[in-house]
Order: sequence, then structure tokens, then C-alpha cells
Amino acid sequence: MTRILCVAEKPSISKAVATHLSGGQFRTSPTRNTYIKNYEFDFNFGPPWGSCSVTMTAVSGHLTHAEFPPEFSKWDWPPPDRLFHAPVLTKVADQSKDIAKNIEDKAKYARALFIWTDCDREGEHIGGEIRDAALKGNPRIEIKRARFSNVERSHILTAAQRLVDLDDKQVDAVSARTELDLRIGAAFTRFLTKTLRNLGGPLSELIISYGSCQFPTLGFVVDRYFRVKNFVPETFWAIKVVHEREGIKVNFNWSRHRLFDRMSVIILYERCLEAKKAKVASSREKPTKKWKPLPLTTVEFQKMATRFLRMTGQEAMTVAEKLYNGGFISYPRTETDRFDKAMNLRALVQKQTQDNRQDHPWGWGEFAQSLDDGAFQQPRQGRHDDKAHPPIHPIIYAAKSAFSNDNEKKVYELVVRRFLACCSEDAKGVATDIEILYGDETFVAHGVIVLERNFLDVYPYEKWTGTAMLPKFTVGEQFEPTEAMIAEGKTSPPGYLTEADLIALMDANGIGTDATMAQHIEKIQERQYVTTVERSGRAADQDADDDAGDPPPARGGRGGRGGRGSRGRGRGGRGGGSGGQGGGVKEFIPTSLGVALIEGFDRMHFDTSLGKPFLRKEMELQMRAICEGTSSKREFLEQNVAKFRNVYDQSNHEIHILKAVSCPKYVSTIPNPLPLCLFLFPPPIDRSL
DNA sequence: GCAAGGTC
Repeated sequence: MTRILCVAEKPSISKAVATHLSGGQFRTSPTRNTYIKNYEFDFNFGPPWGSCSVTMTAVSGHLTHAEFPPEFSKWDWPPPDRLFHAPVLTKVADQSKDIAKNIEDKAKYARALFIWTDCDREGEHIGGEIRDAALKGNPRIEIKRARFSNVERSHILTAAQRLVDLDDKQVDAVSARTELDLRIGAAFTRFLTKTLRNLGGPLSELIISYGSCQFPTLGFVVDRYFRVKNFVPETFWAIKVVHEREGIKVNFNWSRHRLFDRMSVIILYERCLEAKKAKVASSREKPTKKWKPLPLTTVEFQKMATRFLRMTGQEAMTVAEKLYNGGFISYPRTETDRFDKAMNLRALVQKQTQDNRQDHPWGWGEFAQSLDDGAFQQPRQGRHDDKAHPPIHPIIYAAKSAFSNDNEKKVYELVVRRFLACCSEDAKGVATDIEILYGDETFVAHGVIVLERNFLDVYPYEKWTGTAMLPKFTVGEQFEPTEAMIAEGKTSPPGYLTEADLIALMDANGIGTDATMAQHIEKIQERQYVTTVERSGRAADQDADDDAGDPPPARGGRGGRGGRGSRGRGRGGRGGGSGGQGGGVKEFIPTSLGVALIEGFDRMHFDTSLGKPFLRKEMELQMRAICEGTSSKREFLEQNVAKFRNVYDQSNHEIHILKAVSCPKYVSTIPNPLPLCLFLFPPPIDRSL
């Protein structure tokens, strides 16, 4: 019988695929790697393969990594700029040798290799690594790849009979990125570390690293820091109208919102007073909704965990991985916010009906039961699909005793509640808008009554409280407002970045991947470029939490820099933060070293500023061009190595600028814990854009 | 001693 070797990207996939292809009838044998097993079974792949004897195994992510030859491993010599053109070797890491050998051995007896890695760019590259290992054992082995985006049985069976070729363009795109990141990361890190250590003081102990993801991440923190520091409050004035009726004080909001010219407001205000009476221009009632959440992606999961669970993104990911390995939840690294229609979500809901957690105001069993009894609704479909993994969802039901610590319980609960909310119905209410004409000015009172909470009953992370019922106003009626006055206020600065903000910015700008964003955030803390402080005296979360008459955007890509709150907001007050989880939210602030690095490179005024996010975006576009065949690995590397080599030479030439902002006179001490050093800098330049 | 990307 024809022998076939199948290799997946991770053990869980090899097990799932082996189970489906074999109908559960397989033999297993251990390998020298603790986590990886070989599965053996028979399967008919259809023509031209027919009935085959299959060995299915896995790798554990990338098999190889890029490195410089040993003669480039010393920092003293040769000088860092030689790394732009030094050879780059692709090596199998020590801990992966057993895995590679397993593939090599099994390939010897196989007619063909079928690759079952994730269907994304990195997965294609891992496929290339597997191919190389197999070819080493059997240079004549035929190579195919299965295309699948979930491990649902029929989907896997279909994929097994519609094999395709490995896409070398994607393999090339990844290896181009890998090589460039190694060259520029190592060259600039050695250069910066050696140069700045010479300044002595606390710098002499540190590693000053550069990376194509860590620098833009730092850039976001520094950028927001200066927006806050350079913020100049502006005074504004508004007309406030209140009318009391049926014991309810109704606030009418000025349609001009606010003006920054006091005289104008006074004139408009006086016209209102002269009119004496306001006239009801319209009164409308209309149904309104608060939309249920989208299926959970990694980015959204991390944002929620940092907001509501008092965990860092990295902690949340570590816990989620543990829950995944324990079989509690699905794969936690996904960009997909839509469930495949073939997935049996109701069965997953049903598993949760047995919950009766007691110490919480309510468990979710009853809610799950109500869904199972007929309230179930298909989740909304987001616009993102990584074609590799479904949204994060619970796999099995677990009582609290199944978990060893509080964080695991909290993360599991969040995943379950989010999932049940997705399978529920939007919250429904009725919105009332009453528009009045007072003099020449228009004012609007807005009220919302929540009629059906639906998903909100299982989802404490969002609130929709509604407002008091508005009293009756009849179109055409006239009344003299109880109060009409001029209110004065000041615009307030945006807050420093929270981790959720930072993750959102990285996501929108393509910095890192779902699996690495949290690591980059940790890295810039470890490098002492940034630090976190408890947020104080400010609402924790600025999501508008009023009624949501319009569909919320399918998440992802709130484009541009700064994001929410980057314009001065302030309606006189800062209240109204949602979530109620305000306390304990951490904000990111750059250290003086972090500011110096971004400032230093900014002040050199190159075309290519290392701290800006567009560099990484360009790299991403160029990778796509390789995938589409309009560019090549060689072209990519020639262009980019030359570009960064140029930046390196310019930096070297203008290094006095970086030294000036980094020197111990400014960065006086960097002990532990770090001082924030807010005043150690040359006068801040205006960075507002 | 450097990167970013997979994964346990």
C-alpha cells in the first residue's frame, strides 16, 4: 500500500486530523519529543493516491530560525554594519532536532508528504521547513498541502481529497521578512547598545534593542505622552436648558454642542431669553438596539482581559494557552470574527446549561438553557477571517473546581460569556428624541428605555442602563424652561495609553501578530523604555455607552494614530465611563530612555524614522507584493537592506543628536523602579500632528 | 547579549 506522511503545524491539529481521517481507528507511537506523537492509520485520499497507509505527525511551530555564522557573534568585532551583508544561515534549533529527524525518518518510506499547516503565511513557511526536512530523508518524495480552515470533520475529509501545491511565494515572503528582521534587529541593537553604553551611568548596564515591532510600539507610547503633555486646554461655553415636568428634570442639549467664543454664546443665549418660550419642534420615538458582540478574536480578547480582568495581555495569553492545552477553550490565536456556518454552535451552548456558579450574582447555566430552549440566534458575522482558526470559544463545560487559579476561572468565564452573548439576541429598547426651538437655537433631549436586555444578561462587560423615562411633550406646545444658563468648561487632554489602547493601535497599524503583540509590549517594559502607572482621576474607559442606534463597526482597524480620545474631549465633565472597572487600570508612560530613543531618531530627520509605524506597514505591503508575484524575495532584501543600511550610516553620522538626548545629564538615573523623568528633557517640541 | 515569528 502507498505510504503517506502527513505533518501538521502543532500536535492538536495532527490529532484532530488523524481522528477524522481514521474514523478514530489509529495506532499511536511516541516520538522523542514529549508533545508530539505519530498516528498511524489507513485512508483513501482518492486518485491518484488511492488507499494509503498514513503516518500523521506534527511540528511545533517553526522548525528553523535564521542566524549569523559564529564569526559574527561577537559584539566587538566585526562592526555592527557588517551584519547588513553577512551571510544568514537557516538552522534547525537544538530543541527541534528530534522533530526534524522524525520527519526525515518517516519520509524515507513515504511516497508523498502532505502538509497540514495553518493556512496563513507563516503556516506556508512552516510547510516549507517541513518540506526541507522530508527531502533530506527522501529527495524523491512528492509534496502536497491540505487547505483547511477548521477541524470540523467534513471539512477535513474534503481537504484531504483536494490537495494543492505549497505556495513558494508565501514561503519566500516570510523568509525575506525573517532575514531582514534579523539583520536590522541585530545591527541596530549592537550599534545602539555600544554607543549609548559609552555615555556611562545607568546606561552602561542596559541592552538598547531595536526591532521592527518594538520601536513602533514604543513610538505609540511616546506619541501619546507628548499629546498629553503638550495639550493646551481650551475654554468653551454652552447653553444649558433644563425643564422639569412630572417630577423629572429633562436636560436639553444644545445642537451646537459648544462654542469657543464667549461673546457669541452670550448673544445666542440672550436671544433665547428674549424668546421667553421654547416650542416643541418634534418628538420621536423609535426602536433602538445595543448590538451583541462579535465572535471573539485574540485582539479583542486581550483588550477585554486588560480592561476587565486586571491582567496584562501577556498574562491573559498565557492563561488562554493553558486553557487551550487543557481542552477547555479553542485555539486562542485567531483573527477570525465569524463562525463557519457548518459549526454546531448549539451543541456548544448546550454544554454550558449545567452551570450553576454560586458566588457570582448568577451563573450562566440558566441563560444557556434559555438559548437552548429556542432563544438561540446565529452570531453576527464580522469581516475578518484568517482562514486558519475559528473565533475563540469554549470547547467543554468546566466547573470552577477544574481550574487551579483565579485567572484561569476568570478567563474561562469571559470566553464562555462572550460566546453565549454572541449566540443570543441584541438588547432592545426605545429611544425618544424631543427637539425644541428656543429663540433661534435648537435643543434636543434624548432618552432611552431598555425593553429587553437579552445578551446583556450574560455579559457583564457591557452596560446599557438607559435613562429615566422622558415626560410627555407634544409637538407645537410652548413652555418656559425651568432653567436656561451658560455653562463654562474646559477641554481635557486624552489619557495616557492603556494596554487595550496600545493593542488597538498595534492592530490598526499592523504591528506584530495576534500571537506576538503582547510580547512586544512586554519587551519594551523589560528594556526599560516604558513603564506603567495606575490611572488616576479619570474615567477608565471612554466607550460611549449610550444606546447604539447604528450598527457598530465590525471591529478592527480604527485607523489613524491617536485613536479615541486624541482630540480634546470634555463636555464639562469626565463622567460616564462604562464598565465600572475603572480602578486598577494601568497606563503606559515612556521612561526618559524611551523618549530619548524616539526623539533622537525623530530629530535626525531621516526620510525613514525608526519609531514610526508606517515602516512596518510598508514591510507588510512588500511582503504582500511577494505573495502576489509582483516582487521577489531578492528585490525585497536588496531594497530594504540598502534602505536600513542608509539609515544606519546617517544615524552613525548624527549620533551626537541621540547622545544629547540620552546623556546622563538628562537621563540622570535609571534605577529600579524607574523614575518617570518627566522633566529631564530639553523643552518638549510640539509633536501634535 | 541582538529581531520577529511560530509553538508546549
